[in-house]
Amino acid sequence: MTDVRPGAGRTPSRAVEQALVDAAERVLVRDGLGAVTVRAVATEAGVAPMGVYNRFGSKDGLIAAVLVRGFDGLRAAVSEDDDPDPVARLLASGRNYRRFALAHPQHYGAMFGGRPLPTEGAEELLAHATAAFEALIDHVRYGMARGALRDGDPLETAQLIWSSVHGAVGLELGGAVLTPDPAATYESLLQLIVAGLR
Amino acid sequence: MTDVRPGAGRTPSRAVEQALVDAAERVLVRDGLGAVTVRAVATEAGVAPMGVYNRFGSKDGLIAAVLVRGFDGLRAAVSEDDDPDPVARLLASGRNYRRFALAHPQHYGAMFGGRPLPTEGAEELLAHATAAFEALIDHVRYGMARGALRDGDPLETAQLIWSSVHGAVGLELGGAVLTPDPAATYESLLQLIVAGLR
DNA sequence: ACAACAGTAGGACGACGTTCTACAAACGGG
DNA sequence: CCCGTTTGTAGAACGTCGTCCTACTGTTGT
Repeated sequence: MTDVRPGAGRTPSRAVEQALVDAAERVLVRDGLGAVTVRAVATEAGVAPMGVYNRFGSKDGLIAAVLVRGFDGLRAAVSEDDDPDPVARLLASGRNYRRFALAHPQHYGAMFGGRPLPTEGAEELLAHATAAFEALIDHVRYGMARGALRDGDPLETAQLIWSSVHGAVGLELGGAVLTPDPAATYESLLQLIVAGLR
Repeated sequence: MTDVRPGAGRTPSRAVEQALVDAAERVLVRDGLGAVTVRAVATEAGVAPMGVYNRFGSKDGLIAAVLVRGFDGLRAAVSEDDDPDPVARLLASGRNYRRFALAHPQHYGAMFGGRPLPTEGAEELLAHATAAFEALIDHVRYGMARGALRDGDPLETAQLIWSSVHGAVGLELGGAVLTPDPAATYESLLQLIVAGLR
C-alpha cells in the first residue's frame, strides 16, 4: 500500500498525508473513535506524531479529513440510485442512506455524533456535508418537477426527510430501536414520509 | 444548598453524592460535556476527586447519574400535556420534546450523543430511558384506543415518531437545520407524521 | 474506652493532545 | 558543483486527563 520505508529519511509530503488519513480511518473502523489518538494513528501510519501537526494542524484536522471522506461516501450512497420514477428514487435514496450508516457506523457516529465538529478545516467539512444534503434536495426537486411530490420549498421538504431518516439511523446505531425488525420499521418510516409528501 | 464545610472532616455520604451530581450538572451546563472532568466536578462540589470513585465507581458512573436526571426530565416533558384530544396530546408531546432538548442541549447531547453510554449503572440508565419512551407509547396507545390513530403495534408507531422527532432535534442541536425557521419546520414534521398515522 | 471500619485527602502513574528542540534531507544561487 | 536556506522529521517534554495507592481521620459497635 504505502511503500514508506520506516527508518529512511524524507518521505513525500502527500504520501505522508495519505498514509495518515488511511491509518486514521483504519483505526477508527477497527477500534472506534475513542481509539483514534495521535500516537496510535502515527504508529499505524509508520510516521512520527508530529506528522499530524505538520499536515493537519491538529488531531481535529486529521479527523476532519476522515469525515470528509465519510460525507463523500454518504453523498455517493444517496446519489447512487437514479430510478426515473421520483418516488422510487427517493425511497432508494433513503434505503441507501441507512445502508451507508450501518456499513460505516463509526464514520456516521463521528459525522453526526453530536460532539462539536472539528474546527480545523471546518469550512471544507461543511462544504462536503452540504454537498451530500444537496443530493437529497435534488431528488426532492426532481419529484416536485414530476408532480410526484407536493409543491413547496425543496429545502424545507428535504429537511423533513433528512430529520426522519437521520433520526431512525441514529437511534438504530445507538441500539435504541426497540422494534423486532429495524429494517421493516425503517421501511415503514420511509413510506410514511413519502406518502405524507405526496 | 449543600452546607458542606470544605475543610471539615467527614460529610454524610448521601450529601456528597448529591453535591457531586449537582456539581457535575452545573459544570455540564456551564462548560459543556468536555469540561466535565473528575477534578473539575470534585472542585465544584468542594470534595476530593476520590469521592467520585467512592460514590459512583468511575467518571462514567457519575455521568450516568446526571443522565438519569436528564431522562427523567425528558419523560416529564413528554408526559406534561394531557389534553383529552389524542392528536393534540401527541402534538404537544412532540413540541415539549423539542423544548426540553433546546432548553437542555448539553444533557440531550450527552444522552443521545452517539458515544457509547456509560457502562457503570447502565441498567438503571436504560430503565429511565425506557420509561421516557414508554410515556410516548402511552400517548400512541391512547390515540389508537380513541380511533384517532390508525391501529397497529403501539411500539412500532412510537418508534416512528421518536425517530423523526429525535432526528429533527438532533440536527437542530448540531446546527444542521438549514431552514430559515426551525420551529416551523419542526411543526411541519409533526403534522406530517401525525397526518400519516391517522 | 477501644478496636475495627468506612470514607477522606493528596500524591502518583500511565496515556492523552500538543509543543519545543535539534537534526536530516531537498533546493537554488554563486 | 558546493553551500546556506528552507522544509519536514524524530524524540523528548509539558500540562491535563482518568484512575489507583497510601496514609490518615472521623465514626461506630461492643
